[in-house]
Amino acid sequence: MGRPPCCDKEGVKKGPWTPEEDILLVSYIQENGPGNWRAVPTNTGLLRCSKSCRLRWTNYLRPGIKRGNFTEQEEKMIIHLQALLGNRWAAIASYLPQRTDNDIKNYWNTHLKKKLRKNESNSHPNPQNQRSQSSLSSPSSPENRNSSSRGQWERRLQTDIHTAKQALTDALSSINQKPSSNIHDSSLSGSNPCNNQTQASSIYASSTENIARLLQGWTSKVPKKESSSSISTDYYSLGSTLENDHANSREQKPIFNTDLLTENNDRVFRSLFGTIESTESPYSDFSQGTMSPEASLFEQESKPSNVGRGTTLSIIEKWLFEDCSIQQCGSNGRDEDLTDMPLQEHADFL
DNA sequence: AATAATGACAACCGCAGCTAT
DNA sequence: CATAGCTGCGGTTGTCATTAT
Repeated sequence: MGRPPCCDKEGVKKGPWTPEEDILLVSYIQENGPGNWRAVPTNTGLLRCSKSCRLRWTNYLRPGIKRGNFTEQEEKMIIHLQALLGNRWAAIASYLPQRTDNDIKNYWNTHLKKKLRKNESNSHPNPQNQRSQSSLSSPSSPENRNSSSRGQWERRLQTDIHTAKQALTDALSSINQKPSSNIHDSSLSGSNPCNNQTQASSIYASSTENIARLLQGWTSKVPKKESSSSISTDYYSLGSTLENDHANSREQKPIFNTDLLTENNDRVFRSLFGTIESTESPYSDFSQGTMSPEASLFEQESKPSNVGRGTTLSIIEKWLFEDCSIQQCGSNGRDEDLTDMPLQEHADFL
């Protein structure tokens, strides 16, 4: 026998989440921590399946998510990681800690794919350069492997990997140089990071974004080491300094601006948490420097894949630098022969 | 002004691997 | 060990907003 069934298919609600549902979910996770999704619909009264709850949390409500406005650096990383890893969006997302796999996937499908195709067609107007199509889908896909000889494919893969590593090196060094670059700037700034694109987004969208901000307020409550000038607005920081810094580097002020809430949300919030005064949030204890177990749970879970945390970036950096040094000392200069550099073309136009 | 086409993104579906029973 | 549910992932669809006609 297996486990009991996850959720009834009957009476399960579908479609967009309402602010009320978001708040129910958030408040439940705040109390119980993420995980055990099977129990969530039952315990919250949400008429959603566990899968939907998990998805809503990981793609939208989870703290530390940055939305919209992909930076050039992020674009480059996505392009090269896609070339390196194929359509493994979760793996790619693990290198962009503020982005969800869904977000990256959408961005790839709606922006980057077109951009690359356009670029390809500009630089290779003749129809025999059909490889651009296949390289856009996945360089490691079986059909690509079949379409060229094994030797050619392996050579290209080597090249692609090398180029991707180079791009990652560039990206990482640039991140290290500019720790407060625009990758980090929007989450707590109070401005809508999606403003350019979604100026006309619905009240609902902005409310849920506010919920995410609220969560950020709940979970970013670590005592300030110094009344720091630098507002590190990032939930995570990239690079090797993350482990030491990220607990101290976050803006502390809890965001409980009830003006941001719709009247409806406000009502639900008040029913859930009582009256919210501007100077005193129901979670004001957090801001006094004591992180609740739930908050640390958020911290641990907020990026589910452990691949994506700073430690891994350090590993990657190590990997990159080791590889670079090998190539520098190295011997055969094998790359010189590899003139077929599709990835470089992709990077150049950015 | 009305309608169609397109874009952007949230959410769903189905599959595969893992794991509890 | 076998079975069936849980979870995560990638592909796809649905919906709403914007732009073009």
